[in-house]
Amino acid sequence: MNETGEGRQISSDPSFEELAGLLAALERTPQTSRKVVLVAEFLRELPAESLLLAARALSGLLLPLGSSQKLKVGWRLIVDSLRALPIRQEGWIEAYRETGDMGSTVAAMLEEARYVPEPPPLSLVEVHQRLAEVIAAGGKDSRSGKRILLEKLWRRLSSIEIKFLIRLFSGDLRVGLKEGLVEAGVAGAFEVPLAQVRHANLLRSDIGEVALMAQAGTLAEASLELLHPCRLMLAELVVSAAVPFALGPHRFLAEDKYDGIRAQVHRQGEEVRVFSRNLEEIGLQFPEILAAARALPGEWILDGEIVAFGGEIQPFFLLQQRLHRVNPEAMLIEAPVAYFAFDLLFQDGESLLHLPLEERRQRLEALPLHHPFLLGRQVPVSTEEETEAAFRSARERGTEGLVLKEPASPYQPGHRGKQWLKLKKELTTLDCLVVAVEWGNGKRAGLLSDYTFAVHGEDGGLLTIGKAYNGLTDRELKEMTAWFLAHKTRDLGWQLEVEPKIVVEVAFNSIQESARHSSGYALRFPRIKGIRWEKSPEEIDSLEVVRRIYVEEVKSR
DNA sequence: CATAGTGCCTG
DNA sequence: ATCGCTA
DNA sequence: TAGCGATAAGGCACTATG
Repeated sequence: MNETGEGRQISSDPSFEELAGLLAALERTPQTSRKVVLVAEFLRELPAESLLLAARALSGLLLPLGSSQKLKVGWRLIVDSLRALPIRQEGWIEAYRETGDMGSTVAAMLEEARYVPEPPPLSLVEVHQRLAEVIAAGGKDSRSGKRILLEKLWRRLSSIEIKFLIRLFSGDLRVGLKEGLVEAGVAGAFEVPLAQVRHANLLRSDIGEVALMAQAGTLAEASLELLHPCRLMLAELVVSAAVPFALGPHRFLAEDKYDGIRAQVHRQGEEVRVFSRNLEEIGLQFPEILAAARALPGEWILDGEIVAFGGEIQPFFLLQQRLHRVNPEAMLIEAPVAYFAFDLLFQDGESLLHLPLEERRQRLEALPLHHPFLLGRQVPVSTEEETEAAFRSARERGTEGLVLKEPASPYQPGHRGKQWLKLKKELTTLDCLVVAVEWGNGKRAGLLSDYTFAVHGEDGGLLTIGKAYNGLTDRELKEMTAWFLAHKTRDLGWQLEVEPKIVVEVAFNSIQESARHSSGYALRFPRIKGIRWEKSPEEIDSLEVVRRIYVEEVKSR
């Protein structure tokens, strides 16, 4: 490789082994600055097609972000196809539990068997072509079709290549580098400003394409384009209405925070596209939005939220029934939706991103929106008291709370910062008992990191109500792991049943009915606020409390 | 016909 | 969403 | 302290499979 950067030499397509070697080096290197240099050196010498694929792969992507193509290979198919290799067939689960990573586990077993792949090595481009075949294998017998293709592919790859390809399948490279540092690598490789790379990527949303633009010297041409998704601007969480005014008086625009699916709607003539937060195209799920967008005049990009709505705002779980349907028309009546527009990013050939929010809002309000397109609610607030009043009325409308926005702020795609502040409902909490725990993955290998918890039933028995994996620090997890191991009542391999002694305070967003847990309810987004050492198992909350919260939840809608 | 596997959405 | 590491 | 990476559940719909 070219350490000095003296002249740019484009070499031939790299082998997949070279990419795997880079990933291994990245995994060993903790310094982000060093990682960026390694990536830059690698990318600098690649021909176009390999550059496109490598930039995506280093970001953990086998396909561009939001691609409608899907690999449809999960861990079952990976494991089944790997069993065709001449390696140990038993003890996989135990080995996996130690590393917490399927890629490392398989690589270790291959090395143990002194596995040698069939030559010659595959290039990155060739591996990608083979994955295209896996994607294309659909319809009847797709499972065995995909399995056979994978078996053939594995036989051509070395242990280190297999290790990282497995990780790419899961979308998680776990080498301490994601898209953000790949952007820096692209900037370093082609000696262009990082800000320019970042800007281009926020607008284009494909790091592979952006790397090609950097190589070709056309980054400056990147712009917001109709029918092409750009990243969404995000809000920072504030814990109370006092925080935004802590430094003195200030004026914000307070918008309702809708509980639905964030969506960017593009209209160019008859062509309408709707993109989700992850840039997936979701328009087909919402034909009434497509039709209504077509009926509106002009060319534009809206930012807003799709919400279950039948005259008033409905809870999120109604919306869930609209998703992933082959025949979305069937649900138009049962689960109607509205689109609350709160921003206008592009209008009639002109990007509005740089305009202050107030001006974008004026233009948005001038659009002749009509149902299911509605204008997101916005009121100005200047004090903590006004904000609290606005918050209460937002909650009464069935929203999650408010987003406070800086009136003069431009729209910064992909940015989460102080220009937008979200203020949400103080969460209810329940005291529950931990009844089972599970082993963690990845860097949580060897830690019991996932707790199943229960409340008291009417007869005094324990009824599970949810599972949570966050809220404790690594240190607490470690201490609790030792405790649970010493107090397990049954070992189910991946899961341990434990003595019901540990009381945890669990925060959650809402309760819904569920067949998954024995209580008949499930908490939405549960997280552990802390361990209640001072509480005894008898003091936990009961099913009756859960029911009361549930009824209030439903009544308030 | 039941269910395992998969992907996608939210926080 | 949260925690923890790096700069 | 900002930025970034790593972790990971529950619910739903749908398809392939035994």
